[in-house]
Amino acid sequence: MLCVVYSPSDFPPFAVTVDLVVLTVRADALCALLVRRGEAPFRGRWALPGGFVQVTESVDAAAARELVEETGVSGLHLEQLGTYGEPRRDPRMRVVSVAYLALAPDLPVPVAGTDAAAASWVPVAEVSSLAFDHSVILGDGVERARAKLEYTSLGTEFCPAEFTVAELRRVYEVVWGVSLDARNFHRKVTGVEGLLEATGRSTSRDGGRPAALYRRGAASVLHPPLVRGVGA
Amino acid sequence: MLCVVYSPSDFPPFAVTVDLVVLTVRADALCALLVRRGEAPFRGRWALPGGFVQVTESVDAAAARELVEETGVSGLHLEQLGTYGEPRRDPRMRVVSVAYLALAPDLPVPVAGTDAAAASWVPVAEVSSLAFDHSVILGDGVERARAKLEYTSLGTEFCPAEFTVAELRRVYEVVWGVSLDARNFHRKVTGVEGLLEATGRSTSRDGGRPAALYRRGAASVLHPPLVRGVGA
DNA sequence: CGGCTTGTCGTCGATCTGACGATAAGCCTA
DNA sequence: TAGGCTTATCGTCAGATCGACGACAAGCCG
Repeated sequence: MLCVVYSPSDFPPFAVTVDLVVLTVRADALCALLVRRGEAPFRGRWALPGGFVQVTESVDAAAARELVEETGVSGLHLEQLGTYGEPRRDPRMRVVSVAYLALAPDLPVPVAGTDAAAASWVPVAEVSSLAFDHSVILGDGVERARAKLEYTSLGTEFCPAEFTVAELRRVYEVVWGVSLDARNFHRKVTGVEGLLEATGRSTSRDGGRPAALYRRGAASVLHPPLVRGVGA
Repeated sequence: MLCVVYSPSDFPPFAVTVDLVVLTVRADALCALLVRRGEAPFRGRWALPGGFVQVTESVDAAAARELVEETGVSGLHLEQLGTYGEPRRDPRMRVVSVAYLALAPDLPVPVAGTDAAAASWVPVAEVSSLAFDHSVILGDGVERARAKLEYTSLGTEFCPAEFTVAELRRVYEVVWGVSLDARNFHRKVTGVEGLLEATGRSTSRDGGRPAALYRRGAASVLHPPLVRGVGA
């Protein structure tokens, strides 16, 4: 149907890319997946993984494809974070970038993609200036993750398939940067309908008394929300 | 700096547009600003206002510009809703559209823009199939507005500069489609720090006992949130 | 076996919530 | 002008929830 010709002034040419903010919790720190750029511009600088949207795929599909290409993992929660379209954000040409947020459990160290010199998990607290406007995008992604932990079950996305209440609590503590009362957290989290699903098994991988193992439940919105209160 | 030439397969050409979900509360109904398309495709069908992003402006600026062009009002709250990029969402060519959400007080009937046959406020409950994927976008916008009313002060954006507690309550009732207890709502809303700012004046435009007039306060996030509970 | 670690259950007072009674303060009509 | 209607605002009360924290359970390690 691409048959009608329009004036170029009505349809200025844009390139559309996707950028991925992939977060995980490892070694008691909130980490982002970053790649070191192998090409100009910003060669050698850290950047968010991402790439161009192809003409035949949807923007969402492009994000999922890039995520698999960069992390080797599929099936992660992936949501749109926002679109960044300042005229000069890419020095080469007019590029509009759609950013996505993904939360991952502690994955093995990622493999560098085709056009990246290196890929690794970097604690967000240690991230300095990234290529393009990626520092802004990363900041928005972290803030979105913090906010959504409060009223959705997204925290479980940071955990492996089976996890203990304490592991989930550490996710909240790391992402929010607070310390939470273990007993109140346990009461609250096990009291939310549909958030956790007991497996019947338990583990003592954290030392101390064995803890019950849970799976993610069906609930996605939390009523009432876990409030980001002060801890002990 | 648009000096480097790249392969067209790496930079497929896209058109980028903005679409606006402009909501208001009038006559006890949640209404959206719609335009009747004056040109193909979808000529004669209702659609969201919007237009093409120019090369020299940012995407956010394009949204603000279109909002002024379509409503004649500036200074409204405007936030990104999401980006819609299915390959065939526009039959003419590959178009990626960035949708924005704006909340407006009860404005005068809008004037039709240059390329629209008509513009008017339509109750969202009566909206049938819109052009392109605009029905989906409108639905997402309404859902976003509903959700944000719960934990932000966004409800006041639907009200004029000075408003009564009852007017704000009616916004919540209309947007959520529930009925709220006037006394509890009053207690809660006046108890939230920074949400309302007393003007000292009062009005009896709603009949009955005169009500105090308030201005929007500085608070934007509500702690604790107004929960979307059941009413009477 | 006794100490250490971590997990889980319970208690308690402060706070918040929703349901609803009571009163205030305007307008309208007779 | 009084009584009735409307809407606004304040108060009360029982139940739910919250954070602080005590108590105990159940593993490991020496």
